[in-house]
Parts: sequence; C-alpha cells; structure tokens
Amino acid sequence: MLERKMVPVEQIRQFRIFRDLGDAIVDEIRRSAWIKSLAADEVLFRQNDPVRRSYFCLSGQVKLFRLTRAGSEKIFTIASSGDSLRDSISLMAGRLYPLNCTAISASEMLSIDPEFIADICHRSRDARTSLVEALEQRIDELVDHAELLSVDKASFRVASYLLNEYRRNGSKRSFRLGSSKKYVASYLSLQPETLSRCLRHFRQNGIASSVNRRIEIHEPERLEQIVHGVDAAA
Amino acid sequence: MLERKMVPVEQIRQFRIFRDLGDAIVDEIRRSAWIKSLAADEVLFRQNDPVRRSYFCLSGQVKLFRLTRAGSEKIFTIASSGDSLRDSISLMAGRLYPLNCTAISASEMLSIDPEFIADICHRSRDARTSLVEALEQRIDELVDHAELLSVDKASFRVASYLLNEYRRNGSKRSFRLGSSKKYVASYLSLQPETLSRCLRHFRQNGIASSVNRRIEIHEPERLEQIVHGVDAAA
DNA sequence: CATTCGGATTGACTCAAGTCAAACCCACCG
DNA sequence: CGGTGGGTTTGACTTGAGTCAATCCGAATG
Repeated sequence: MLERKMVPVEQIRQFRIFRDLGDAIVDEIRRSAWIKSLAADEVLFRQNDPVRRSYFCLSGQVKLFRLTRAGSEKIFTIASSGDSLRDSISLMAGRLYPLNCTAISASEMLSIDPEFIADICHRSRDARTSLVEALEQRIDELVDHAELLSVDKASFRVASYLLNEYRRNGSKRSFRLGSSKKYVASYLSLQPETLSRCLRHFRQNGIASSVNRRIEIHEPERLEQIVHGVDAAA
Repeated sequence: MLERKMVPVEQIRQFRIFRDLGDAIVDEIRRSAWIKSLAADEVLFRQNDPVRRSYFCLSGQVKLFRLTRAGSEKIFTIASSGDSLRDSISLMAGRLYPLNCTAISASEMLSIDPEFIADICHRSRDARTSLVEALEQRIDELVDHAELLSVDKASFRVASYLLNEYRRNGSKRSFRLGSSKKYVASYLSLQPETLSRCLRHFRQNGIASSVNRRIEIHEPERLEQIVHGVDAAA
C-alpha cells in the first residue's frame, strides 16, 4: 500500500507546517514523502510504538484512540482530509505514539520521516514557528477536552459538543456530524445510549434535533445556557 | 513584587529548555528575566488573557486550573520548584493562556518575555529541540489525563494517581502527597468526599493507607490490577 | 426486492458518585 | 492552653449515567 507517486504541491501546502515553505523545500518533501493508503479498519500505528513516520491526512478519516481496560475504545480525535496528526510528530528520536490510529474509512495519508520534519524546522524559521504553534494549539485542545470530561453531567458535554460543531460550521442552523454517533459518544466518553437520550431530551425541549447525521440547532442560545449552567433544561 | 536581582545560573539551567545553552545566552537571560514573588492565593495570570510573560517556578507551589460553571475549580496541574509552566509559552504573539494560575503558597517565579524565548529558540538548535520536546511531553501528559477522566470509576482514578506518585517517588512504599487532598480530588475531578471514601476503601483492603499527607503503599501490585481492571476490589 | 448487519433507539433496572449536613481533627494563633 | 478555621472524614439520601436486553432502522449487498 505504498505509492511513490509525487504528491501535488497544493496537497502539501494545505498543512500549516508546510504552508510558508519555499518551492525548493516543498519539492524535497515531495520526493521523500510517501502516500500510505489504508483500507477501512486498517491500523496506521499503535500506542507506545516508537514514532517512525509522521502523518498528514490527505483523504478519508482516521480515529486516534486508546483502549480501556474493558476493551472498548476511547476516541481522542477524529482526523479527516487536511488534518495533521500532530501526535505523530517527534523532533527527537525516542518519542512513542501516545495513541492508536486506525482508519475509519478508506484513507490516504501523507507519510514523512520525522527526522526530515526536524530538519525542515531547523532550516526554516517559519516552519518551526508553525510547528510550535500547532503543538501549542493541540495542548489547548486537550485542555478543553479534559475540561469537558471533568464535567459529569452528560447534557453539558453534548451541548458543548454541539455548540462547537455549530460554530465550526459557520454558525449554520443545520450541519452534518463528522462521524457516526457511536464515535461521537466515545469522544465524549459517554455510552451511545446516553448520547441518544440526551439528543431526545434536546429534541423534546425544542433545542436541537437530529435525523441520522444531520443536526438542526433550533436554539443555540439555550445550548449556550446549558454549557454555562444557567438553563434548567440541563 | 518585582525583583531585578540576578537569578543564579544554576537556577536557570535547572529548566530543560535552558539546560544546554551556552554561558553567553544564559547570561542574557539573567539580565532580562525578572523574579515575580507571589503571596499565597495571589493570581499570576488568568485564562484567556494574552500571553505576556512565560513563567518557571523557582520556589513554592502554584495551581493551574479552570473554573466550572458551578464556580468551583478544576485543577489541571500543580507546579512546584523546578517546573516550567509550559502552558505559558508562546512562540507567536496572540496565544491566550489556556488556564488560570494562582499561588497555593508563597512562591517565586522566573518571569521571561516570550519573545525572548522565541529568539533563543531561533538561535539555538538545542533550545528549540528541548522546547518542542517539552511541548510534546505536555501533550502526552494531557492525553493521559484525559484518559484518566474518561474512566468513570473513582477507584480507577485514585489507584492510577497513587501508582503514578509511587513511581515518581522511586517506588518507595512511603511518600508525601504534593498537595492537600482537596487539590488532589480536584485534579482527579472527584469530590473530596469521594476521594476520602476511596482511600478508606483501600485502607480496609490493605492496599494503601494515608495519615495526613503521608501515603503508605502496601500492595502496589493490587493498585496495578485495579488500574488494569483485573482486581475486583475496585 | 429481500436479506443482513451494524448502528440507533427505547425501556427497566442497578448502583456508584454527588450532595447535604454534621462531626472531627489538626495546625495555627492569640 | 483554649479557640478558631480549613481541610477531612463519615453518614444518609438522591439522582443520573451505566448496563442489559429488545427493538427499530438504514445502508449496503446479493
């Protein structure tokens, strides 16, 4: 599943770390990078394996997760086309992947030698600034996620998630979930049943409704209130 | 509360980011850094304020936390002497502090202009490698923390925490908690009552006991088993 | 078009963590 | 040495998320 064919320049430049690089460096990347094609459910890497390649998602969808002692999976991130797998970057030899990564659907990943990325960072000021920025942003995301999980009320978590997605989609009343509810539930560390009941509750109160993966936000203000603990309908 | 007195070189080199720097650069840091002294409960920075200074803990203890909608605090990290506040670093202007920071006890913080840190990273290969490494490690820590919180069983969280502390203290049977149980509970996103009951449970089963802040681990193997979901005493 | 399989939903039940209130204990201070 | 206050522990009670089981539905398949 390894293709040597040259990756188009725009495909490389879509990732922030590579955006500001000169043509010469981008061309170096094109010549040394691979495309790794994954079938659905194929494993890209496992938690605690040494980092040998760094990945960037060109198409499809992958999940980054850990296994619980019960054997089920807790999803930390779902990455789609255009997302950098920031958890797979290592400037120094010796880092271990903190998570498992498996394809949800057939996917293509840009695969780059982490040492080559390190090399680029040492050569380009812009590249290293972007890299650090990307890592800092990842830290902020994880703090947000930990905060989400620290609240035990399920409706808070769901409201918070819906509000995030709503804003990410340009505050449009209607949008599609990025993945199945099963995965959303795992991301929120809830049982699918609990997520389902929460959405029903929101539907009955006219706050939001869902048909399959299509979500309709009727009253974003009330979601806001639930997140901030004001609304009693929580 | 601003002292201009020169910080000793060893004090600066104790932080990994600065460890491998040449004397000339360390001396630049000494001349441009301040010491910020904090009284107990004094605020160092607030969540969402723009990052104006980056901090490194020289003495005392500070907590990094967010406020919940109920007004209580959820602690993410407790930093003591020798710890870098990695969440206060920003290579680019525009980052906001992701957390609040307040002194638990009287503390002294090394305060450095983030632009100066950026400058050092651009000049020293070692420094930027250490910085990226520090951020990657912070990401791994936060993933671990999110995993901890995703498990709803309180005894898992407590066992996992005790095991971590046990190992961090060189696997000695007896050690002191770094902070009051109230803060430990907040870190684990548990109520103090729940933590207390958990410890009682461990005491009754001969797994571990605590007198004030002193912890005695009697059977580390069983903690291990609880964390991995084997032990029924969970 | 019928079949099938995985995801989604619903209901009934259980139980562990949260909550409230009270007692306790240690450290600090006058 | 007694008093005060914050952290800690304990008990009684409530509640909401997990669990198990059954059903429903939709998309993919032949």
